Amino acid sequence: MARRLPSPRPRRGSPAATRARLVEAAARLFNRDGFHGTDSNRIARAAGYAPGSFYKHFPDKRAIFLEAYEGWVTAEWQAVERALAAGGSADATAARIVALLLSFHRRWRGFRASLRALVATDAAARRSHRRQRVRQLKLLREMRVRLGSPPRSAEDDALLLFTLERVCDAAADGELRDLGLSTAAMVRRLEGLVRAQLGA
Amino acid sequence: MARRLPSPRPRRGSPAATRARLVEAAARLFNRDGFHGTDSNRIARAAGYAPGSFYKHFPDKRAIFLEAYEGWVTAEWQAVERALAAGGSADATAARIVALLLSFHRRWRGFRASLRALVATDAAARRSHRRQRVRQLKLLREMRVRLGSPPRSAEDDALLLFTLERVCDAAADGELRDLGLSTAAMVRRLEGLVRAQLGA
Amino acid sequence: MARRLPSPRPRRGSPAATRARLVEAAARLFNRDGFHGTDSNRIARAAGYAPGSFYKHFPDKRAIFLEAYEGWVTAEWQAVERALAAGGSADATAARIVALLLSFHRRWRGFRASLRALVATDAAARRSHRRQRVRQLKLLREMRVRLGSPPRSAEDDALLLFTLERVCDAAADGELRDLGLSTAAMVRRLEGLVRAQLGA
Amino acid sequence: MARRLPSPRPRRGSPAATRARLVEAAARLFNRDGFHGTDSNRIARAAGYAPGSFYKHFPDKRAIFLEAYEGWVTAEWQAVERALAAGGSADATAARIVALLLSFHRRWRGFRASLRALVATDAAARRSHRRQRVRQLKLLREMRVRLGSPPRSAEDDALLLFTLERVCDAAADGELRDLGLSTAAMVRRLEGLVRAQLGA
DNA sequence: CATGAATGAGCCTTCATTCAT
DNA sequence: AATGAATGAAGGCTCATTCAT
Repeated sequence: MARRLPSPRPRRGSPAATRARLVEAAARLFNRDGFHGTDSNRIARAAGYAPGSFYKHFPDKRAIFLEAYEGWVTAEWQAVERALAAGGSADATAARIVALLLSFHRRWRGFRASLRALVATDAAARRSHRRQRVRQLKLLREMRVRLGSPPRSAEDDALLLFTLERVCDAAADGELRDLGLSTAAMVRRLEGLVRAQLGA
Repeated sequence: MARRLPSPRPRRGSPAATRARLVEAAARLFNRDGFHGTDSNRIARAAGYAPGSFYKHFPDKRAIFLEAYEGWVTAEWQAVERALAAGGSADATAARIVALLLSFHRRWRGFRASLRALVATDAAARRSHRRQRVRQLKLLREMRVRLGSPPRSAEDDALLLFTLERVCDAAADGELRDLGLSTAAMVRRLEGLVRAQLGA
Repeated sequence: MARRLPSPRPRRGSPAATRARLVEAAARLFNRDGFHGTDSNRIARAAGYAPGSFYKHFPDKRAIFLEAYEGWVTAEWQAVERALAAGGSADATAARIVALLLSFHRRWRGFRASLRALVATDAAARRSHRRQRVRQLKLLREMRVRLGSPPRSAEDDALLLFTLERVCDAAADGELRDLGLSTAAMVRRLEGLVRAQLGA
Repeated sequence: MARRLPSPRPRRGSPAATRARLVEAAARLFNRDGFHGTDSNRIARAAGYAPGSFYKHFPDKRAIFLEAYEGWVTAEWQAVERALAAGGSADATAARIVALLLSFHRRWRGFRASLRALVATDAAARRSHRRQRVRQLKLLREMRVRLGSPPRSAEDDALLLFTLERVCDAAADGELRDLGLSTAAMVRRLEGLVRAQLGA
C-alpha cells in the first residue's frame, strides 16, 4: 500500500500566493498556446508546482482560464480609467485610450483568441464575458459623465467598443500587417471614433 | 451535444461526392460543437462513412475545417455580390448586404468562434484566413468601381469590414440581447456605415 | 497536429471476440488483484489490446466487472443444473452440488470478495447481484419440483443458499484451514443441508 | 457521498484521544463510503485534524481500518457475552444474541463489505480477521461451558457462525427485503440454530 | 503535538490516426 | 473506394503520503 520514494520537496507560501502564481503561469501559457494547447499539468509545472497542486486551487482548466481573464480585463479597464483621469486634451486622451487598448490586445492576443471559442461553447465563460462587457459599457457611460459630454445611446457605445476590439485584435494578430494596411492609419481612425463618442 | 446521428449511408460514390458529404457534415458539427468539440470519427459517421474514409480524403481535422471554412466564406461573398448586382437604391443595397452578413454570422456562429482560436494557433489556418480577407477587400473595391463610387483607402474598407464582422458576431452570439441592446438599432448603424463607404 | 509514429499493428477479429477476450482477461485480473487492484489499461493489455480498445467495448471498469460476474454466475448455475439432471442418489447429487459450488468459489475467490464491496457501494452492481440471487432461488424451487420433493419456504431456500455461499467462501479463502477446521467435515455438513432441503 | 462535515476541532489533546477520534471518524467514513471511497485526508478532517496528523498516528489507511475493525468486533462480542451473562431462558438468550448480531451488522454494513475485499487482498487484514474469528470460536466454546451444554465440534460452531454472519449481512444489506423474504422469519430460523447449538 | 501546502505516481478516458481487409 | 477494429500518446484528475513550520 505504500507508494512513495524520496524526492526534492520545495516548501511554499500562502495559498493566495500559490494561486496567484498559478493564475500568472496559466495566463502566460493560455496566451502562448491557447486554451486547448496547454493543460493543467503544464500550468502547474510552469508555476513551479506539481500537477496535484493545481486542483487544490481550481476545479478545472476552465476555472483558471476565467480567473486569468477577469484579472486582465480588470487591469485593462482600470488602466483606461487612469488614462482618462490623467486629463489633457480630448485628442490626447483618445490617443492614450487607443494606445492602451492596443497594447492590451497585443499582450493578450493568444488568450483573446481562445476566449472567443470558449465563450461560444461554455456557459460559464459566456457569463463571465458578458459581465465584463457590461462593466465596460458602464465605464464608458461614466467617462462621458465625468467629461461632461452629452449622453449617447448604449448602441453607439457598444458599436465603438466592438470596433475598437476588433481592430485592436486585427492589429495585435498581425492581420493589418498581412493585409498591407497601415496600423498607424487605423489607429488614427480609432482615435477619431473615440473622440467623437466621448467628446463634447 | 448529441453524438451519433444515424444518417443515410451513401456508400461508394465519386470521391468528389464523398468529399462534399464529409465537408458538409464537418461544417455542421464544427458549427455546433466547435473544433475541439468534435472529432474526425464523428464527422465521418455523420457523413455516413467509416472513420478510415475520412483520412482518405483529408490529411487531418484541420484540413477539413479549412475547406469547410473556405466553402462558406465563398458562398457568403458570392451572396453579397449578388445582393449588389441586384441593384436598387443605395439604402436597399446596404440593407441587403447587412442582412446577408448577419444571417451568415448567425448560421456559422459556432464555426466562426472556433476559427478565431485556430487562426491564432495554426499557421495554415492563418494563411487561409488572410486569403479570404484579401478577397473580401478586393471585392469591396470592385463593388465601389462597379457602383461608380469614389475610391476609398484600404484602411477605411478594412475598418468597415472589421466593424461589420464584430457586430454581426455579437448579434449572432446573443451578445446584443444579453446586453439589452437593440439589434435593429445596431443594424441601422451598420447600414449607415455600409452606405457611407460604398455610396456615392 | 499530426501525432503518430510507426508501431506494430496486430489486426484482430470480430468485436464479439474482442469483447470476449476483454471479459476473460478482466475476470482473471479482477479475481487475482481485486476490483481496485487492476485498471482498464491493464485489462486491455492482458487481453492483448491497447488501452483505447477497452472503451470501445465497455463504458468503464464496473461494466466489464458486472459482465464478467454475470458470466460466471450463469456458468455456475448451469453446472448445478447439469449436476442435478445427471441423476443418481440424493446423496450423490448433493455431493456433486456442494463440490461444484466449492470449486466455483475456489475459482472465483478474489472476484467474489470484490463483488461484495462493489455491491455495497454501487447501485448497478447491487441490481445485478440481486437479479442473480433471484435466479438462484428460482432454480432451487424448480429443482425441487423436478425431484418431486415437497415445497419449502423461500426463507429456507435462502438460508441454505447463504450458508452454502458463506461456507464455500470460507473454504475457498483458506479460512477453514487457518482456523484448523476440516474442510471435509464442513462439506459433509453442507451436503446434509442440501439433501435435507432438496430431498424427499 | 457528502464530503466535508465541518465537525468540532479538538486541537491538541492527548495522543490517545486524537487516535480515538481518528478511529471513530474513520469507522464512520469507511462504513458510509467504503475503504476505497474515502481517503486519509477526509478522515483527518472529519476527526477535526489536518491531513498530516493522520500519519502521526497511523502508518497508512489500512492500519486505521483494521484498528476500527478490531474495535467494533470486540464491542460486538462483548455485547454477546453480556447478553449471555444476563441469563434467562434459552429462547430468550438466543433471541438476544441474534438481535445483537443483527444490529451490529446493520450498523457496520458498509464497513463489513469493504472488509471482505480487503481480507482477500491484504495479508495483514487477513491476519486480523482470522484472529477475530478465532476469538469468536473460543467465545462460543466458553459460552457452552458456562451454560453447561454438551460440547460440539469446532466445525459445528463455525457453521453456525458463518450462517449467522451471512444471513445478518443479507438482512443488513437489504438483500432479504429485495428478495421479498421475511426478515422476521429468517431471524426465527437463526434463533433456532443458535439455541440448538448452544442449548442443552 | 499539529499543521496543511505540496507532492507525483498512476488511474481513467479520449481521439487523431493507421492499416489489413 | 470504403471499412472499422485497433492504436497509444497524452490530458484530466485523485489521493496516499511527506515535511517544513
